[in-house]
Amino acid sequence: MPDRKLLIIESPAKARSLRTYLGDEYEIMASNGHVRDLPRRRLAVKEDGSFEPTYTVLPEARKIVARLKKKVRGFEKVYLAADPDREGEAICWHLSQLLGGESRTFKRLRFNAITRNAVIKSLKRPQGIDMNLVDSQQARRVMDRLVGYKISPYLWRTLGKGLSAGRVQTVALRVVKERDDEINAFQPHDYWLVHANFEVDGKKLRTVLRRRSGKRVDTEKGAPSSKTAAEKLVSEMRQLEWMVAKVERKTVTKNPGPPYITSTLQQAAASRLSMSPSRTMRVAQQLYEGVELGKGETSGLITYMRTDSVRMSPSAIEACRSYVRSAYGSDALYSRPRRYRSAKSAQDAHEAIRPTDVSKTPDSLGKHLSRDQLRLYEMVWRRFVATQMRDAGIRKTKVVIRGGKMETVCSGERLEQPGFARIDPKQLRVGNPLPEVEEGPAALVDTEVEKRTTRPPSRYTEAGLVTQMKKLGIGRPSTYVSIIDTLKRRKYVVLESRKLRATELGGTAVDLLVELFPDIFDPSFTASMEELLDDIAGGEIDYREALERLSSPLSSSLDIAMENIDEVRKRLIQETDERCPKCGSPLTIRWGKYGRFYACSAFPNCRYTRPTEMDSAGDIGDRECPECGGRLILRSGRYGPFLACENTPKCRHTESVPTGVGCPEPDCDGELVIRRTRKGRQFYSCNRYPDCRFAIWNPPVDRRCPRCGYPILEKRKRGIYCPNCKKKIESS
DNA sequence: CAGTGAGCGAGCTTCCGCTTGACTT
Repeated sequence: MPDRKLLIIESPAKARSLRTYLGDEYEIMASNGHVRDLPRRRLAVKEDGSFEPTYTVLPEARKIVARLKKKVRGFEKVYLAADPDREGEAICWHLSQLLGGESRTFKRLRFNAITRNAVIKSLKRPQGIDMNLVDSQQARRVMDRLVGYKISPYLWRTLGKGLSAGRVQTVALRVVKERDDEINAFQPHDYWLVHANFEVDGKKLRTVLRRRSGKRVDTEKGAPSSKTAAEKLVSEMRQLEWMVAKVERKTVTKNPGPPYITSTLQQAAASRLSMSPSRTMRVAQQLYEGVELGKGETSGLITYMRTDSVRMSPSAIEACRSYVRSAYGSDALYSRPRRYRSAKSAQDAHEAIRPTDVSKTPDSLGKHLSRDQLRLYEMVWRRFVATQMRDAGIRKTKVVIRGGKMETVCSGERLEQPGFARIDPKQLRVGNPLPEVEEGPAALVDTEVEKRTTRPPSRYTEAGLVTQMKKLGIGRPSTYVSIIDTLKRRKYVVLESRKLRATELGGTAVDLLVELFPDIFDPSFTASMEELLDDIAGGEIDYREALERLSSPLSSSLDIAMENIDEVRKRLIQETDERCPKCGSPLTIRWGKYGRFYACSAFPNCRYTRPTEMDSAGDIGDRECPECGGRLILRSGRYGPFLACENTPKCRHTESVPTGVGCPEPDCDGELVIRRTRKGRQFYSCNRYPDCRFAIWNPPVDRRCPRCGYPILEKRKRGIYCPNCKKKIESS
């Protein structure tokens, strides 16, 4: 066969597409990502100031490399077509190093869309490997290795074996821990809002008192902080003559949001579909690889799901516009093609996440997709179609009613122009409408005071943490899930009701690391590293000098940390007031491989140990072991917290964590306890199971309806409602 | 809707970023 050419690309799915574009003269193979890396077992970076790395073929890539080596013999020309970014350039370089031969030449192809045109165009202008870009990847790789492999051993020597630290994971952990700290430091306070109901021209308006003598009285800070103060305002209001002073009407236009990228897809799937990021990525991968659509035809339904770019190819935009035109009419279409710009941190190797063929509507695919596939596809499809539709218009009305020096307001919203909300209504929030009123006299009908309590910020969901990581510029679309997974595996964090909480171990580790390596575990470190990497890519600084600059704060902090290691170790052993019950020496709390434990300070002469109680898992009160009369303590087990007798292992009695709420079942004197399903989801049931089978999903609230006295047990998403008479007790 | 729950005191652990493996007797 004359002059056949070999083309290597990262992903097998892309290789399949290329085969349909290019003729028989091209042999196309996939590398499956990186093929060579630093070895796992040792640093493999020279410490003589050269930062010279030593690479090995990745164990999982050995087979592929062997096949490529065999295949490449028959070819003189090899095209390397990994993604057009830093990592892709490095993959190409590693491949050329591994596959190089005397007369063999390597050409670099760059295209950032897998379309026939883009590929053929790139083949007309083959390029060389950009060594500056390769060096910038190597610097990134080596810096991550140095941070991880220099600092992790410090944790082994002070806190526990097998622990880890890293440029990304430790900052992510820091984000989680700082939120926990905020929550713990939070001091709630009560404040009261004053509502006033007016009648204007026969129409009813519910308003809130906003100002008195020009000062806001409807904010957490400005509102009265006692009921009597609020009632004083009310009695003042009763004395006044009220007028509708102002009716403001305006229309605000809303643009449709950009198409999804990895982080926003995960966030939306979490809040709309209750899908975890890892499940979202798994399902997205299935849609990307393609599903059987009958007749043996399979096709990829969405573009690549690991991307940080909101770019959409012109042809996709055009297809979308003609779809909107034919499905909804020209009126529904935005006046010109709408594009979105990516943040400058984006590496832009891939497009946004969008359907590959917009004419494949969710309805038409229903039969061929699983429930999750369909729900995710529909989300992606709607968001994409919406980008080429008209803006939505919301008519906003604000009514200001004044009396003396007081001012109350109410506002209403109405969807005037649905625009893109026709196809993706969940992007838009529209409030309730108001009756049409004009300026003129208003009659104060009645008032109410509403007690509110300030609330601490909430913990991050996994998707929320990903969003925050993206904001800080740490981690990449391909690693968001695995970073969180690492934090879980190390027991640095746990999921509680789908929210991330730092464990005692995680909190201790990150506090220590931030104290000892303040420059490294700050989001600004990654930001300045990225700048330097760009400089390497631009040829303004060389590999060695950049690494010298990046690693100098690491080595100086490391020196200081090592000098103080004895002091640090001592600090991690907590003194107690207790004496060892065996030998009378002072008792301490130390870190072991299962967390903290009580240990005698006279070790190894005295080997007394005892488990510690769990921190912060709620108040369980003083409870007695029904078998031996000992005290029950809260411990953390494989499946979460549980109660165990203090006399373990002598007494092996255990119980589920109680809630303090009695079982509502008539003639049952049981108590509701926290349990878990096989899949790990929490629920609440009677501790007399299986004698009593009462169970609910949401945390029990133990209140009675003030109207009918019926017991209310669950707080639902939309607030607390009486299950008997449906009275609203509290809004969420 | 519904597993468990002892002992920790030393022996090899760890990073981030690409990508999906599978066949041979």
